[in-house]
Amino acid sequence: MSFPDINNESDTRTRIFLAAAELFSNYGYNRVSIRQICEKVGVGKPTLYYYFQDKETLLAELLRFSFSVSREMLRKLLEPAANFREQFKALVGMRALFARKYPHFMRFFFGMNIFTLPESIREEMVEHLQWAHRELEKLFVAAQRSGEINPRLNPALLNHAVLGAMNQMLIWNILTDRKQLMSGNDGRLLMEFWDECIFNYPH
Amino acid sequence: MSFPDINNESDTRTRIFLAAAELFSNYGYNRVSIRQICEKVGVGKPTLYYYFQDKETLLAELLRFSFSVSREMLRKLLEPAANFREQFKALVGMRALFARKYPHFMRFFFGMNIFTLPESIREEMVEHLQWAHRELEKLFVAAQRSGEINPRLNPALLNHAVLGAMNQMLIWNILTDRKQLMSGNDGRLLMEFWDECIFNYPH
Amino acid sequence: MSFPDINNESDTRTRIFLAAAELFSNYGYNRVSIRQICEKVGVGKPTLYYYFQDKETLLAELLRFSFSVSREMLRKLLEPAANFREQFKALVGMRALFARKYPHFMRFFFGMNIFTLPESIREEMVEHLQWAHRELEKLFVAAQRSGEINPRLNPALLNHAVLGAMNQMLIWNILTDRKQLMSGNDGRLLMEFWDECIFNYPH
Amino acid sequence: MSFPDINNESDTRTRIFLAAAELFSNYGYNRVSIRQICEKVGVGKPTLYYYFQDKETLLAELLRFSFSVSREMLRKLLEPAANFREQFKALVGMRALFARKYPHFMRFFFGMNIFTLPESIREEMVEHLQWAHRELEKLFVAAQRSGEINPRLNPALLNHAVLGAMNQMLIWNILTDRKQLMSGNDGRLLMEFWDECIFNYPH
DNA sequence: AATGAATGAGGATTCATTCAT
DNA sequence: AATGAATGAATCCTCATTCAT
Repeated sequence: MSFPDINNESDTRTRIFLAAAELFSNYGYNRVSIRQICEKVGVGKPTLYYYFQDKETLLAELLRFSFSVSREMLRKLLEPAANFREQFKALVGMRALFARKYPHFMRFFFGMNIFTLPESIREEMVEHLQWAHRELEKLFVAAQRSGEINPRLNPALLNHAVLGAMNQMLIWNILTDRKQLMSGNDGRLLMEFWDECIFNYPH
Repeated sequence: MSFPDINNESDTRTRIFLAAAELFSNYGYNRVSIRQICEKVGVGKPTLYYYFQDKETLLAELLRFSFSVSREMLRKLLEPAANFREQFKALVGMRALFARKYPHFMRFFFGMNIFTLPESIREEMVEHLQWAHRELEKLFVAAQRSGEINPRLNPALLNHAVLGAMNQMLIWNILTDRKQLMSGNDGRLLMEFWDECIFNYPH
Repeated sequence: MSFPDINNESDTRTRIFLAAAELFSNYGYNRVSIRQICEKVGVGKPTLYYYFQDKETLLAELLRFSFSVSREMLRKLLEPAANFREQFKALVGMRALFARKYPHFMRFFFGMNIFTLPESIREEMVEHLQWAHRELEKLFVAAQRSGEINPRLNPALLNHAVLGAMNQMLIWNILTDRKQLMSGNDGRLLMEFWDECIFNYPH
Repeated sequence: MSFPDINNESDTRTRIFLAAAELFSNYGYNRVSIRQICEKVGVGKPTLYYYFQDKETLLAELLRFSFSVSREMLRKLLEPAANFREQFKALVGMRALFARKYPHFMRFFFGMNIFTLPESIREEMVEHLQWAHRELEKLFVAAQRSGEINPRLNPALLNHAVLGAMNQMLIWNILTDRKQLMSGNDGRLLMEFWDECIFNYPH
């Protein structure tokens, strides 16, 4: 499987891919029918089946694409850096970037009911999340060792809190129908918050 | 509509209610069929329709029940108290309590794909969440005024972070198949974390 | 079976009877559900079943009631009379009277798809119609013998034409949403028409 | 929408069309289920839905087909002609022809409970009938002007009487289970009747 | 690479009807 | 005389999927 060039709209496979992403993100996997996707793309159902084994495979590839993108982005940001705070800022910013660049996938992710996913896909997702969790934790531990952030904080919890706060904001913005899932100001506020909480700590 | 006495298992209506909650939480609203619910309860489909107008109404009442419970719990904890830290601790504990007392509803909530809910139900849910958000924010602002927590933190973000961290933990525990959605230890770690971050701040 | 006193509205049985007549006439037998009837009357379904064996019986009694009324009316008008034209006029008027007095039953009759009626009921209906046809024919034959109407007309066709014209008018009025199924003027026009056609004939 | 070639029995769409016509005419729209139609044709339910949006659309197309046929027949007969009596005869004959050529549709029409039809379809039907009524009336008026038929007759009533007599005969024949809905002899009798009533009038 | 036609299984919902009370 | 609760069978319709072309 090769990830489609998401901008090559002339490719039928990609058009199906994108249409599915948008529909799934708006109505949820189960509420979207093959027919709807095909109508949106303007092809017959057998055409979809020519490119994707079945509906579940389509979903799986969609998720895998999201993972691969987010993994790629993360990998770069996780490389050892001199200034942890800048690295942290970049990490926070990355989420915002992703939300801005692939809003459908972002909504898609949050809209996705992870507990109802087919087992195999779910496992893949959990694996991806655990990998990200582990990598982030390593980063935090290093920063605590070097004294850049409060060393008394439990790293796992730090992880949850940082990601959780971001996700909560995103959900909130989606729910209250903000146009931008995460604006520049949102990112700044977030950074200020963690500056107070974990960077600027009493020794 | 009156909320069913959730413990009166002899009542057919309640049995349908509970079965639906469990099934929805495990497989998601769309993946659960009326037939499945009825089979679980051991009644015919028309019986379900005798008690609930349709599938959507059943879902709506389920959600409303959850809201009412969580609202009731929150209301008590939001009453003015002398010691903010204890109040905060209780709030954190409440979530754990809810998760322990109504695990199905907790999973149900997290499993629920809010973006695919029928508009009317979604509105109700958003309203409930916004109310909780507002009330919590008031509490934080008061605590900042009295100097109990770091006054430099943005209250809205504080809200997102506190809730987000908890939710992230819960999701993590669900995903990694922890038996307890939020154990006593989890609560303790959480409290320690916020003690460091917002209570024990440099003046 | 005794025909209900159609004006005694305090009697539950009658109320069901009338409600059914109205609903059947508006929506057709098959499109009306027992529930609808009961809701209109304000009783539970078992109550309906207390009075009527089943839906088909209810329909049968409704039709039988209509037959009995129309038979009663006809019988009086068919009695030997001195002036045939007056008798004919009265017959025409009777249809108008019936339409005015029991509009629901009139609509009910025309709305009734006779070919889809249960066999037994249909037979009863056909029998009634054939009896009326025979009786009318006798009347026409007598009038032809006495020279009151054109003796060259085929009596059976005379029958069809007289009834057909009236029915066609009624259907037309129903279709074009006239308030009165057959107004006084309609009756007058009808009479003028037959005066020209069958009474005032060239010897 | 294009009307199916009603004789091309190899076409699935047409086979569904014809089966529906026959079933509807025998049992009425509401009493016929999609399943029955499909079983008669020997296809699965989705096949029917592939060709017809839903049950109501199927009915609508059936009615539209009938209208189009009857309209086509009428149009030819309404063209200005030298001899009105021959034209009238042809009109009467047309009904008989229709009844002979499309017996199912004839029964279908009479069996159809017009008051219970979906609003949109009913409107279409009323429109068609009103058009026919208007056109016929024009014809009668012209014949009265030229003195071919009794000018003292009310044209609208003439219309009702002519159509009504025919319909009444048809219904009678259907009810009494005549094999032929309108035999050659029936037509002849009808013509003789109107000869006496409207053509051969006292000046 | 794409399609028109077809399918079996299952979806939610409503029906007429009947108990026990 | 009336009802609340329950039912089996049927309703229309949509689903994901596949064949032959």
